[in-house]
Amino acid sequence: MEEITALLKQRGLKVTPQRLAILNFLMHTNEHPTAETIYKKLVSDFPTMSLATVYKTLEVLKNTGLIQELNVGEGSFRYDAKTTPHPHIVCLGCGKVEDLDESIFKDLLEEVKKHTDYKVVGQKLYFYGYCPACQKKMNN
Amino acid sequence: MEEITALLKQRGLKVTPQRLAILNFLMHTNEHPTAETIYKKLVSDFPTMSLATVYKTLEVLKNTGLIQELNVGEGSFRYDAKTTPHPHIVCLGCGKVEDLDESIFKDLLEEVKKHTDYKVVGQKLYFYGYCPACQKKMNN
DNA sequence: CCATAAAAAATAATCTTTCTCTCTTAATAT
DNA sequence: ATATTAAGAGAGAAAGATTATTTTTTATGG
Repeated sequence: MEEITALLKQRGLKVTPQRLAILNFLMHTNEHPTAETIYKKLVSDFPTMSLATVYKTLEVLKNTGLIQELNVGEGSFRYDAKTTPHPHIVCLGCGKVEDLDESIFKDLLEEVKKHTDYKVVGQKLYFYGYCPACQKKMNN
Repeated sequence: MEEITALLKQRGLKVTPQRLAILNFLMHTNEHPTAETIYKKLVSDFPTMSLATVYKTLEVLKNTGLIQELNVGEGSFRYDAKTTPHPHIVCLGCGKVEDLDESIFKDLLEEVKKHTDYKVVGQKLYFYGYCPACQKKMNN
């Protein structure tokens, strides 16, 4: 928890149990949870915490660059403590979201800049498919 | 409107004025509108139409492959009658969404397949930046 | 034309996210 | 340690987007 405290302080944010818990959870999971999921995981340890607090905390963390927001095309956002821009792959069977190696698109931004007059500053790449487990299920 | 009628009939859909209007609008715009935008454009010509009808029609059109749904990371979905998978670029200044040439990523799917056990079936690529007009605004 | 199955309209409901207001607490300097 | 104060948490309402439900209307094939 020490590093997490330091991360918050560096950005001039108050260190509160809720923030520590949310950021800690995001940094130690790779499941790209929604606000709802985070809330459900933490509410047993922090019974007074409300969903609104989760949302507000996520917004603060996002604005200071500690987390990033994903939108894979569901109704809701997902959150990721790995803030380097990297592609994601979404399982259409079970809804799981996983990271892909970012080397896949290393010169993609350059390509885009060549084809457009926009000043390009970021990208989001999502791939869709079926994970090994779901492929197996479909064959049975 | 003849081709549009044919498109609907091919898919066994009833041809109604609302469907024709919505699909026609999507096929002749490149602005990637939201359901709300579509509704506002059409409600003057179809005063009895409700937003719910727009949503239901969009769902039908999406399910039959006549349109695709985009999610560039706002609160709401956008719709596009160009159904081939192609990348989009979003202006962070004015919110405009434009198409990019799909040749940019022609071998990207192959790359992804090499790096994952997933059975990959689709992708969504979004780039973010500032359009020429917004760049100019920022320099003033 | 008519029957009927599908679609539209109207409205309510739901789900996600944001806002507002009040109370509490962390951080800092005494 | 304690007081100060400004930021954050909590609660609940509200807003915004989407979906569901029920009734009415309409398109289409016979």
